Amino acid sequence: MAKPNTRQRIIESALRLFNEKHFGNVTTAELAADLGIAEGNLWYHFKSKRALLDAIAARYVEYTRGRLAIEPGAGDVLEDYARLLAALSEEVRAFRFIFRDRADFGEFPASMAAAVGGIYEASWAQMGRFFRALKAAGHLDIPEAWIGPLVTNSIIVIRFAPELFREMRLAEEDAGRLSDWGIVQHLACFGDWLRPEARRWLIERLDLGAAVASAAGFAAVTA
Amino acid sequence: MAKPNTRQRIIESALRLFNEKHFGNVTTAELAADLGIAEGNLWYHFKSKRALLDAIAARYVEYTRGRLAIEPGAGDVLEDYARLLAALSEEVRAFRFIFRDRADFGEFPASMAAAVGGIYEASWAQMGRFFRALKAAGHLDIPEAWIGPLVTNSIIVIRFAPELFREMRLAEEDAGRLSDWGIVQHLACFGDWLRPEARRWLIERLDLGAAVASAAGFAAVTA
DNA sequence: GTCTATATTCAGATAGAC
DNA sequence: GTCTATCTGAATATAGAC
Repeated sequence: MAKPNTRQRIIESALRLFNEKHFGNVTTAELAADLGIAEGNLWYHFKSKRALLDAIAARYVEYTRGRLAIEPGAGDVLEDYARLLAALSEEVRAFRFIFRDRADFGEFPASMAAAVGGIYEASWAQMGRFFRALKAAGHLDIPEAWIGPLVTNSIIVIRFAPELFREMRLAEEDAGRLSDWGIVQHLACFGDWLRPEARRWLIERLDLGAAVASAAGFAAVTA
Repeated sequence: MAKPNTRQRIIESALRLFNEKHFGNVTTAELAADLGIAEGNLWYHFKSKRALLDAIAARYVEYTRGRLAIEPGAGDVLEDYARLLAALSEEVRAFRFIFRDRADFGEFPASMAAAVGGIYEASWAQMGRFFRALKAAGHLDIPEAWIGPLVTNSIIVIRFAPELFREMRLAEEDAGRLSDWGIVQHLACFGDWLRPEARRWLIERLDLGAAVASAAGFAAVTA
């Protein structure tokens, strides 16, 4: 990109600031200052703060399309699942404010709201397929009836564990590690149903050692 | 209360509106209109919106004191646990915005921030004691090493499940049922470690039938 | 203790020059 | 495409009468 492409820079800067400080606590003046541009320039690229939010949400929808395309394939299912978990961790990290500040900024435009609603359903179905594939491959000894509730809990934990962790520590943690912690915690949803070797393999493959160490009581399980 | 006690009425009305619409989206004008009093009267009772927030947070701290006093006693441990879960459901329902809008309103005053931090630790320890008591009574067949991770997941699910549920349904659900759904979902954290009779007993004791029916795939487990 | 009227502040947005 | 200058509206808060 030889051209500075201010529009993209605005989106990236806004995304970072919204994640750091809450959507409602980032003023357009602050955003312009962060970018080193005039506030008026912001309104040339986005006709309102809301339009900027919608552009970010569109980027989120696009990111999830890639994540939702990850499926258990013919090869190593555990490797496929690791790729899904890595994508989910990144998704929660990069778009944290979208999950967190939803009650603040109200509804997305109709078209996007439908997409977001569809993402929940698709994510739920995707994880169910992975659980069944892991079961078929002998990594996860889960009764069929439990798959649904476990999928729900996994999604809740991956998405919201970072918020609890941040509050418990009071001080601000490294944002990247927060989403990893959600991935580690979600492994606890399975209990002993997930084979210890599979659990250890995922932790090593995803480089979750630091997150495991900070997860209350988790080290004992993985030892 | 023969006296109308406007101060208490303000707290109650604000708590309800904050829970419904997000702290930052409730104006003092709206709050005054909801109460049928003049906006100026608000400032007589609370010198700032922030002071009102602090008063509500103090009430939350007080509520948790009662909930944290619930312990597994000499009698039926399952009944004690049911009481704890009922108190947690009510806590999440009544003070929902405190959990949800935390990133918006920033830090509480130092004294209260310390209390809130202590509440997490105390809640975590409390639930651990309950899990061990349930195990001792033969209701929960959980390995000791898993208790820590399972406590963490239970707290995450009870607190945040309502937010996911609301988003998945898009339309606004009955707020009371949302927190019940978190209680139902947390039962899935245990998998088969919690004896089916104990699970069924808790569901019946806490009148969670409706929440079970709406929890994806949960009915199959409890059948 | 409650009201009405008014002040302050500032975020979000516009207009128009360059 | 970017800037400076300015406007608007709304939300929080104050002053002082009743």
